[in-house]
Amino acid sequence: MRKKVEQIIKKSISDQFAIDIDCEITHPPSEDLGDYSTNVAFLLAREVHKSPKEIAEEITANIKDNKIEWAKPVNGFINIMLKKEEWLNELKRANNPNYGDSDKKKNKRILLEFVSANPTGPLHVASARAASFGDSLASILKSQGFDVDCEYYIDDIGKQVELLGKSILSKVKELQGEPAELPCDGYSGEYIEELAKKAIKECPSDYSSFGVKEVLSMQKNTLDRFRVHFDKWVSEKEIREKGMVNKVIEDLSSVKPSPLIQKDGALWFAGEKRERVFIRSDGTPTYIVPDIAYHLNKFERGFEHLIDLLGPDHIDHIPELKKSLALLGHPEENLEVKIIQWVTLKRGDQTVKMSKRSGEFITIDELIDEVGIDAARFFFLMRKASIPMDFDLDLAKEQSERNPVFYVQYGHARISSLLDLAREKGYSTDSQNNLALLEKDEELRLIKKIPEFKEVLEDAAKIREPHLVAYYLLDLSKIYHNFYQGVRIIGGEAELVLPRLFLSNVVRNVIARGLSLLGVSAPVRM
RNA sequence: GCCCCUGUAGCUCAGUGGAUAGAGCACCGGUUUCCUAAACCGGAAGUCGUAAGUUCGAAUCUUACCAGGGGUACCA
Repeated sequence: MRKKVEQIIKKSISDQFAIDIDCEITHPPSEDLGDYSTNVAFLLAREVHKSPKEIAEEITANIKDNKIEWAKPVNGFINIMLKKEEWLNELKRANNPNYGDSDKKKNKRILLEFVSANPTGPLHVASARAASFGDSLASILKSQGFDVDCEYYIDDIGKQVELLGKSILSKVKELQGEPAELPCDGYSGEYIEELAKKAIKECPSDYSSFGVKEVLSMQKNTLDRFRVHFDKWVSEKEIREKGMVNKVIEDLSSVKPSPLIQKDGALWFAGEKRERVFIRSDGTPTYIVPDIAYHLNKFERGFEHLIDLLGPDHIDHIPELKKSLALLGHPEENLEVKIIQWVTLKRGDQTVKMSKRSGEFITIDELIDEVGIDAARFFFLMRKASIPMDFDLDLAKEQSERNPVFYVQYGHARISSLLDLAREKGYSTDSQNNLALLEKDEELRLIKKIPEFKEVLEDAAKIREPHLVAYYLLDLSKIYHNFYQGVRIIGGEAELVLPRLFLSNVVRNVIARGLSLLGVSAPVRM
């Protein structure tokens, strides 16, 4: 519907002023100002040397389109009310489980990388946020016609991995009654003991790769359970073994002028603001070099646009990563980095202390056990990525009206049960009869809210923020509950039973689709 | 010191250059012989951290400052 209004406005402007302009179509602040609103008159003012007020008046006076009920200028804004018939036609189109999906294919292959946690321990809550976010963003982008692959990068080589091996070995010795010392900054926690017990049975030749293999399979199970899907898991070790790291250094050296500098026995990269070590004096590359290699590999595999969801601890590397890729022929705008801020767990007012070293941290599995998958995912997705969030465990598991996830799910369950009852009584739930009789405020508000789902999905895909969907669903549910409370459906006015059931059915589809894009279940009964 | 994030109602947060800044919770009052009350309706609640700047227009962009959090390894 927004697109239709945009076309109408654009056409009207090109007819009157012979100008092609990008116009923004929004919803006016109050319903009685109309369905849609645009600011084009302000934007045109400079071009055509007239006041916005005059322009708005001219446009509204000459606008001609049979979809429009009226168009009015208000202080330079142009407000538009569409004909009810248009809304009803859209409502009919919305009776479709994939309503909201874009039918236009975007010819761009996107690679979305997220979580990519070290394979040295169970995934914890920060990864849960990234996992929820990435998985949902991928679904939203796909719904809008993007070709998206999700990838997980495994840091299966390096000091942390060695440390994992040593930590397991030390635990093995301890369990066998031999003198053992936990390496300093080594890993501890229950999982190390379990891995050690398993190692005793299997006698691996290499404790590090044994540990990585086991931890990775734990992480995969957790992510499966959390309904998070990856198309591919990429091993850093393999990237190194294929010589891709050396290739990066070679290629960067042949850039003129070369950004690489030999200093203090190490090889440094000269960034814009600072220098950073790429090859240590012992000859091993730092984290960032294989990361550059990995990103190049993504481009080589045919992905045109890369999105990385990173934790705030990786911010420091972004400039060098982008700069290196740019020097090697991939413009900075082809890599989009989104920071997913940390999560602080709370129980009411109390902060839950987390420390990886001591092994005291809440894992995704513990989180799922405590609050459930739906509440966990919905809570993470109610916040935009850039804000450090507090996650209140008490509220998330509270089964009450204070908990937003239940509010939306309850809406779905309520409608499902209503539709079941209607079918039992022999009513059709997708009959298009008498839709034009819907005219109460509660009904019209609902009819006009449904097409907004499309707009919300477009916007969420554009700014890469699933929280817009969560907020929309809360809004839609509220409007539905208000409608439900305000009118009697089965047993109400006879000629309105079918249209109200139809409307309810469409709302149910939209809620179910929205929840599925967030990875949250839509229960039929609660 | 430098870098990043945040600052909007009592609390948690929407608002990604537009109109009188919104919602949930909490608080106060009301609604059920009736399809799910996990619901609905009404009320009260604001120096958008501060100050300048850009703009026809700023919570939104720029700069400086204040406050809170995080980072600042030849770890990842």
